[in-house]
Amino acid sequence: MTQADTRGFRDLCGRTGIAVTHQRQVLYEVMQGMEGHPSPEEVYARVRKRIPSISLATVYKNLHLFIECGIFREVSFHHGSLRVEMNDRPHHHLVCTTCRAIADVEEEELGAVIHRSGQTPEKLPGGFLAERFAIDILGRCVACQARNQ
Amino acid sequence: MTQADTRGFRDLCGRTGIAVTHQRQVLYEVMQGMEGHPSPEEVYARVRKRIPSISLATVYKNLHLFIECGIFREVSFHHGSLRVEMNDRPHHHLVCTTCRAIADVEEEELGAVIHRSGQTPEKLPGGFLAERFAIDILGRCVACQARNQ
DNA sequence: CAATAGATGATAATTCTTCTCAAATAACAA
DNA sequence: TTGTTATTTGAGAAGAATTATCATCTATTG
Repeated sequence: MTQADTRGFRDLCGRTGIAVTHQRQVLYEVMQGMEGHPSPEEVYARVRKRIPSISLATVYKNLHLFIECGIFREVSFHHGSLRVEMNDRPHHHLVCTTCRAIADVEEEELGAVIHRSGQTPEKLPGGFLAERFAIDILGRCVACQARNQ
Repeated sequence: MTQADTRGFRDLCGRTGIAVTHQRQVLYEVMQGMEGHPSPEEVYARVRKRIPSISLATVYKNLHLFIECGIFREVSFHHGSLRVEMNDRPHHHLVCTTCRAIADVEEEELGAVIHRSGQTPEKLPGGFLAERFAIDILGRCVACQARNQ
């Protein structure tokens, strides 16, 4: 870790108003060096190489903190549990990043159109065979706006 | 439940190759009558009014079965656990519906463009305040195609 | 109607996440 | 620095969500 990196993290904490702790700093650095979409356990395994005594609870707490502060992002903003939908008309989802409520929007109501070269299914980079699109519009529902949360 | 409904469900089972059981039929009917994105517990609560002895395990098994058969759809096809991403460039996700692997696609690489009236944040139907879009391309990754799963 | 493949119900087990709280550490003012 | 206060940490218990197990029961098929 260079002096510049340390400075960067301290500045980041200053801006977001969180305390600079050793665990937090190492977590941040380790995560910056990871690719893809790691789970808390994967992050924990990596950080333990540098701080063997770190607790999994600390990892969870700081992941949430980093997400709240906008330092990193959560991949799926949906409910933590299985959700099923019966609506078979083409639609997408309004997902509230505060209360996680999900509402449907009809495709035309959304006022957004996806333009693609061909028709699904089609091959995408890496040979991925696309079957359908799902669009989430992330933001804040009226209730949470009113609550000013 | 009308005769037509019963007929419809029997046909559906015939086509998808699953057995017609009382529990399955009631589950199907109850779910058809539900709106939004119910959780297994919510479905369970409703079905228990008609079959008080039904088991939560049966609800779970049949939800998965209905999803597999394409009768209903799962709202979020992501991993069951928290995932974080550090990639801060504009990108979207290729989500494999078989193994649930998630890969990034750069926005331009996707060959899809979202056309909207204004700039985010903007107000959508219902007063929802949109902050950003997340697009999932659902399909099958190369590995799962090769495995012919 | 009998044989059998598949489904169900009850509950144990597992996985993932959050909570609790005493001890340790950081921030701040003097 | 040094003391005071607020925050964070670590360890494990607790909780929530989901899956596994298996004996019993039911649907399917001929």
